[in-house]
Amino acid sequence: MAARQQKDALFEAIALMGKAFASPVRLELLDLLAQAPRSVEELARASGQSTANTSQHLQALHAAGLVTRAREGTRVRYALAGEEALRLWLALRDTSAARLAEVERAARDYLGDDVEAINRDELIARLARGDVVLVDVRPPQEFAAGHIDGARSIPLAELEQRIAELPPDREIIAYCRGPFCAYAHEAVRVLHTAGRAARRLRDGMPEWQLAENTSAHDKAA
Amino acid sequence: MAARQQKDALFEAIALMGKAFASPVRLELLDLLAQAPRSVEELARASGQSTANTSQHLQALHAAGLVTRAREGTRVRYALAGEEALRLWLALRDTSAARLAEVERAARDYLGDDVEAINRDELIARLARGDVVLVDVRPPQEFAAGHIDGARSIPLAELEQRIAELPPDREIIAYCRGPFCAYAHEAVRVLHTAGRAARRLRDGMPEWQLAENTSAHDKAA
DNA sequence: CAAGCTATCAAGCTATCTCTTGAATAGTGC
DNA sequence: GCACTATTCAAGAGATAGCTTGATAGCTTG
Repeated sequence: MAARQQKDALFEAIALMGKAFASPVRLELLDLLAQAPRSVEELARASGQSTANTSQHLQALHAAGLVTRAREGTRVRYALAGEEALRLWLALRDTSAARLAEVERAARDYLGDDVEAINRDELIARLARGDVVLVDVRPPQEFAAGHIDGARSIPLAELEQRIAELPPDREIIAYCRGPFCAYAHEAVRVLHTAGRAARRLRDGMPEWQLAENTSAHDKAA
Repeated sequence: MAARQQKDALFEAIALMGKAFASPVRLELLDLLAQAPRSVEELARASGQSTANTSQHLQALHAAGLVTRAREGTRVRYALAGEEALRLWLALRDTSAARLAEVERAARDYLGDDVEAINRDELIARLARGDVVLVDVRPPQEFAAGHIDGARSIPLAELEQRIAELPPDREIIAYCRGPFCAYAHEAVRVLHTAGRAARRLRDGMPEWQLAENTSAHDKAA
């Protein structure tokens, strides 16, 4: 009976996807793709890797079924392969943060002093009351690829110059790529320095969209 | 600014957990631990690895925060580290099955001819009507470590001898470790050969318990 | 079809991972 | 303390993964 061999083959095949999560470079690529599809070169620049190396890692992710690729003229556009891939990456990220002290520590080091956050439900309530201004501080192309309804785009790099655009009498809520992205933290610090009332949204764009899909699905069911 | 280095350190730390999922042996250990806590030796026997090698992989899983260890006299008992670890493993398994043709193929090869399955909701309804008999065909110690309410334990190896114990007028529902475990498939084949009406539950014990916890949580919220 | 750009391939060097083997350690029972 | 068992440690051989470099292939533009 070849049952043992067949079982081994099954775990071997699953491990192909598992291996995709075993490299920090690939995790960063997944994290970037969670915001917006990108070309190899853009990903290489954003992740600080050589083009060739980035290409190789992207091929590994593609073989693992986690990203899709599409030729677009002279470049190749990679994107996350569906909501499942996003869910898996976020689950790994959150579970590692919950269970590994080292992740927690590294996150604190990177994010700097903690900044007050509000959660999804509170933001929805405040938006309904017209109480707050929601600002997306990510790079413009990520905003273009998808953003929270009602947000306005002010990339972090331009925030200091453009503070005057924001109504002085309302609290400002900044959000960015996710709970482990430093942009929103930094944005709130900049706003506080300018004497504005500001907090950050705990979720980033991907978490927000997932929650949206999930609750829509719940309603349908 | 050391932001790049700090970001790298963060992804590096998350990858520590990712690496845990990169080896077929470790995945099989996780799969076994999802059923019941076990000692190193039991795990080594069940997975077909040497004790030393099993111990090393378990230490890797422990460093990744996915399993807990506890001395029990002369042996060491390893267990999955909470529901989070289980969720992550099941998510990886299911996503890989959905997105990688190779996993699907390997699963079909291992499980053999498909056998009709029923889902959670249907089983709950049928159990309420007293319409069916639910049989847990896993090894006894896994049944002891946790089973679906109302199930009776008949390990697959004993099923053929013990068919007479089962009421002849009711349909039999067999379940085992999960959708990729061959026991329930095999049990249904045995029962059919004996002329009994039988189907398998699509979920295994871990999936069932997760669903239970989730719906309990939903009610609470 | 030649030039220019993006992405991939191929080869090679290192570092890391996996499994084996044999020794060491921790706990139990006498 | 001694024998016994379960687990871990330590070292090493072989395979695999990660990154670099230089060459190659696919598109677009003139």
